[in-house]
Amino acid sequence: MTETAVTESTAAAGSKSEQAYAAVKAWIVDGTFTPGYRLVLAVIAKDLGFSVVPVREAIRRLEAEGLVKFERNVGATVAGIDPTEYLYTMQTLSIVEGAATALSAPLIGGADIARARAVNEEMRECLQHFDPVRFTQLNQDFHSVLFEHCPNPHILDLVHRGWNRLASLRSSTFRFVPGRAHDSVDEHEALLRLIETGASADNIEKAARRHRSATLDAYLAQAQPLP
Amino acid sequence: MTETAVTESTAAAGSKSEQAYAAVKAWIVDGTFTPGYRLVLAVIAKDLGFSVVPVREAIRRLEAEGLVKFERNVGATVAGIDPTEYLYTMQTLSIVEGAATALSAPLIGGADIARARAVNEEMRECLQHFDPVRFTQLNQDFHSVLFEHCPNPHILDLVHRGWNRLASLRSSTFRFVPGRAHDSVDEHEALLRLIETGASADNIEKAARRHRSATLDAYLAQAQPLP
DNA sequence: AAGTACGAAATCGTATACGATGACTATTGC
DNA sequence: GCAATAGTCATCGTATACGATTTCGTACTT
Repeated sequence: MTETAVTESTAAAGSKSEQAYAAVKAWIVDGTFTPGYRLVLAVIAKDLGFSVVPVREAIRRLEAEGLVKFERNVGATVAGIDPTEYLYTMQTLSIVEGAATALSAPLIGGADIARARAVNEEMRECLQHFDPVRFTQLNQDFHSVLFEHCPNPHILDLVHRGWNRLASLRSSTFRFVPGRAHDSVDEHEALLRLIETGASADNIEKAARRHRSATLDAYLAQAQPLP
Repeated sequence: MTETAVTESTAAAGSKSEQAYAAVKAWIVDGTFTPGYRLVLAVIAKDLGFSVVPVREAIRRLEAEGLVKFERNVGATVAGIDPTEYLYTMQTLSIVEGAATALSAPLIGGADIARARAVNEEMRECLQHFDPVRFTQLNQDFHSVLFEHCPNPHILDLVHRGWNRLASLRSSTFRFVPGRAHDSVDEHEALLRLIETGASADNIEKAARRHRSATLDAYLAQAQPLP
């Protein structure tokens, strides 16, 4: 799994507007365009070899997803995340990830567990030789394994949307709260145990929620300003 | 509160593309355009007095919200809800409404409770002289009262999105499962009691979830095909 | 020197035009 | 009579063009 935007259900890369959407989204999510970057329609259109109309459509779609801030007659910029927005997003993610995990749990087999555990162990290694970027990527991989059997695509979409929204805070776990990453790995293992042992959906959901909430709480506890 | 689309956070009715978005959305939500209705860009553009470009942008946004089905080089139609889609939407709503209720509960005051209770009593009257349309509207009003203090606008948006998505199934409660509406009113009262008495967030969330799930379950139990 | 007014440049917003694609229909061959 | 095919029509997709709005720099005034 490469470091690209999480694929949504809406595939169909045929039209130029869709290509532009995918391209700009990828640039935002992978960090090529950082928050505050000005997205001038004409420039992007020229870069992509398209005209402005499909590019504009793409940007507006990204605005609806919260990845872009659009001001009438002024222009578009890559959206940042202020503390309030961060709180909203994390809270929402906590809820939808909890639900996604609980719904997926009964469908997760032994092979999936093994795969997730392998990813998690690699995350533990990343803690040794301090590799935040890879850690973050593996973290997403871990949860992707859990969610890939999620029977409700709407909920899965909401999870992906949240992840993309947080993409501008790459390796935030490390940057904001030093000890948090270690706890995170342990929580992953605990979550796998719950799923393995066939714990109740309610317990699994609560554990998954807490896993996300804990990161938010750790941030709120030290009230460190976000970049 | 009139029977219009639930207002989203994205106001700004300035540009024609936004006007077109609001107009078509309203037509879909209030039932002027029923599922399957063909949305020909040129026709809508002419009706609104705009050109096709802003209309196209509006339609694409509605597609992203699931209200419109768009086929490349073919055209757009108002999206229907098949049983699978219904299940996904109701399941997701159950989760986000549960969360929204739990988050809102501590902020709901006595005046809000009284207002909600009045609405609920009026719903009960609607059951007497069989007024499904008004019943559905009041049902939305009831939940709007509960949610108006929701501290997380993202979650509130998801709730509104779900409601709009279900708009094509006007008065579905009556149509699908006769007894369901009575239960619904009772569940509302029970929910108000829980909030009044300061029940735990977990209990309130569970009750709110069940309230939505029950409608889904009732439908699934009789497996009546959706229109 | 600071503030204001004016004008130019940048950028967006949308109308129009035309090419591309798929759907529909009539015709032809069997 | 039916099926395949060609041609026409409807509709979308996007390029281009131009008007509208905002921003920024500059000159002027007090």
